[in-house]
Amino acid sequence: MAQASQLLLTDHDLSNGARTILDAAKRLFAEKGFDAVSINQIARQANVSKANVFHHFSSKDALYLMVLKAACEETVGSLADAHSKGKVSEDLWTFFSSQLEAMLDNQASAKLILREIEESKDGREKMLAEKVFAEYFSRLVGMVQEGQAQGLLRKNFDPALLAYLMLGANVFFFENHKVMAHLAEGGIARTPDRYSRGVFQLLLQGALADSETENEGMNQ
Amino acid sequence: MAQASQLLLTDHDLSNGARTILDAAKRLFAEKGFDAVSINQIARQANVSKANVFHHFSSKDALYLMVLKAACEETVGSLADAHSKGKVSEDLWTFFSSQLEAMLDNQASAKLILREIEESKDGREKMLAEKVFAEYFSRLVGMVQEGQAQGLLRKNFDPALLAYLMLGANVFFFENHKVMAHLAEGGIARTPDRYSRGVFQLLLQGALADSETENEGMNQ
DNA sequence: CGAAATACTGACCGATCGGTCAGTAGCGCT
DNA sequence: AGCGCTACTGACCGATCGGTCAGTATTTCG
Repeated sequence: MAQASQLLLTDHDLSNGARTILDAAKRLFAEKGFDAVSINQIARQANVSKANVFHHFSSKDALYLMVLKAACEETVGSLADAHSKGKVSEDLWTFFSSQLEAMLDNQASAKLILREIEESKDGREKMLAEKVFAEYFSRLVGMVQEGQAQGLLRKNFDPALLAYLMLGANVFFFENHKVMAHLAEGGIARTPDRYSRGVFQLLLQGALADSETENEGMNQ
Repeated sequence: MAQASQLLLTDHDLSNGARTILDAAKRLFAEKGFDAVSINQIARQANVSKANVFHHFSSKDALYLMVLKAACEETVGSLADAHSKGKVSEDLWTFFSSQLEAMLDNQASAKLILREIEESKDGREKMLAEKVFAEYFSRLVGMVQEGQAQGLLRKNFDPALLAYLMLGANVFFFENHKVMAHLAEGGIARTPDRYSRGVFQLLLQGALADSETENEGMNQ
């Protein structure tokens, strides 16, 4: 029973001590970013000596890379199922709302990935994070395309656009709901559930009153 | 003609040397964040000595605060007009598309403000950035409300929700279009103009085919 | 048991951090 | 000229950075 369960993912082969360090590093890196966290802080938070951190991880960059890799695997692993259940509209809603839930459940992982994506430098790390992004995005695009093929959704818009908008709505909520909560008077952003429902309905139905259906504004 | 033009905003009273330093700091802080930038780097980029930086600015934090303050004033100043021109639909479109344009024109300021907003710690700095956010947001909410009052837009959704979605769409595009450009196959995110038009139309019209108008998906 | 391997530590390294200070160069004033 | 003021600099400070190393517990295995 030693090495049967995990084939090539998740919590790897690392020892208890290494896990403790990695968890502490994950918390700190997610909260403050790479440069604002020192090895000393990580060691203190994990109740080990600084030298011990370097015993388990060859460098600060290597540690950060492992943290990010774990976060990516955890995140992408959390959306394994969730497709081709029933009607497209239900699939789309399930995927959309559970994605936001997943981000809020694993805030550290989500923050790490998002932070990595919007950095300007591109190393091996960024590729990792982009993979997760691409996974979410292409799934959404596929669902929208299916919805269009089935006649549920209009065919005269780019499916990638709706996917982009849904992904963006979730990411934007995740990153800014703390701030927006005390801006939006009524409180759309108070609970993720109400937000998800509202956004989803608005995206499907549109904001326009029933009268005019075609072009509006945006002339010129 | 010495001190007539600016009453209480923009480029203050600082000397040429100070401006050079502040500009260099703005570039670096926007690109790499507070902790990843050292005073030495700023001094080098501004072609002055490190001590000179401290001659003009009392500390690294004070310099960062001035950079952020300048970015906020510049940003909020760039949206002074742009409302109550003509039809609400046009106002809304103009505001929406020009906001994205403004962010892309002043990438440094936008990055600084967004970075500050999504930080967890809340000091005086965060208040500054939130003010800018709130300004954009409340303007959008006002326009949507007017659209609803005039009967252009449906009345059965929270105006803050549409405003939230529009603001989020722009922010998300700004932060991720570099990454998404090589994900979205067709290329919605290729040019900000095409993106703006597509998003605006989709938000107004909705994604649903003409048949069913009320509730979709999201049951349970 | 003893030996090899692993987990872990305190002390230390050179480099760099934010910040200080004494002093110089230049400009406008009377 | 001499004074005052600001711009600016090189040298320096203590603290902390990422990282190393020699050595000590602790575990594992024959």
